[in-house]
Amino acid sequence: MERKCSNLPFLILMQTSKAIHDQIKVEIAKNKLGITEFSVLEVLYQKGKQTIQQIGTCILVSSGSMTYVIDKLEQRGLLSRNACPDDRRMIHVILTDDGNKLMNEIMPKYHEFVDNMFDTLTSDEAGTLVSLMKKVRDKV
Amino acid sequence: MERKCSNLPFLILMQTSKAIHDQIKVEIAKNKLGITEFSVLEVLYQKGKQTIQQIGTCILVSSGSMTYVIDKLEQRGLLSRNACPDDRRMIHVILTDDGNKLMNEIMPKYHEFVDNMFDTLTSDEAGTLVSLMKKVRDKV
DNA sequence: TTTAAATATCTTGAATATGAGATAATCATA
DNA sequence: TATGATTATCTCATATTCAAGATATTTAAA
Repeated sequence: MERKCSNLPFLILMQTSKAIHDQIKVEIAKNKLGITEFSVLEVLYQKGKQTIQQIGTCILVSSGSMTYVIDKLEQRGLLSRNACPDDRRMIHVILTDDGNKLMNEIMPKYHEFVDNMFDTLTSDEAGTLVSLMKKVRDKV
Repeated sequence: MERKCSNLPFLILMQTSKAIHDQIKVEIAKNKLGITEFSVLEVLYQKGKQTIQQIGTCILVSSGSMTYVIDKLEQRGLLSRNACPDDRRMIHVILTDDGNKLMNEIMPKYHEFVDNMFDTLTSDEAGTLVSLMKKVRDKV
């Protein structure tokens, strides 16, 4: 993931994102969830009923991985698959009561955790960081 | 990896790093290498002889993964394991002539590729981006 | 209607990553 | 010199991810 490299912005960007990713992984693991699993639950929690396709597009995960992760979350009783009557190719996914309950517990702590990671920046600095990264992101 | 989130710096940072990571993955795959494989070769190319431990620490990969990736690169004849006479727990790894030749071809193109991703930023902007990200990285 | 193309999901196999535990060597110190 | 702790590597089981192909459905066109 990380490499020594003559390009400093590149190096620091990759180091920073990995550090953040690793921290979040640890935080989320406390709830016996992987990051992808948590991402699926988060989308459903925020948006309600979604197709597998929609979730996968949203969190940038392939259909093969989606099947795998939805399977596991369904087995744990955190979400359920529901056939869509309009278009039987699609499957709607929704949180179960257990899933909702779990997310109600997790999300406040999670948001606080993420905010804490960036609270070393002033509001101005955060804005600058965002605009500079967007320039890079949109070019790549 | 990516999630909708109320924290904008977090969201953009993770999106940007993933976009870059994906691009590099594609670029490196042209040489029939994974990112971890490439990272190992890069460390050896820059630093010469290294122990497996040193390489793993440098590229932030576990010992289990190191054994696997060194195995594959050794099978392809790009590097070789050499027992260390001073401390027989350690194994020195060096690039073979084939490995060196390959890296001589790859590295100039790779550096150009990385530089291109960031050349939308002025020198000042790059400096600002680096210092802001360092603040976040060092806090996390 | 029939066919072809596009779409949505699932299945399978390969690549990659980790952690736990095994093995073996070295180091520290009593 | 013992012996206990640490270190380096490897092995093994498990987990995650993706790509390619299979299946089934819908849509569009002939």
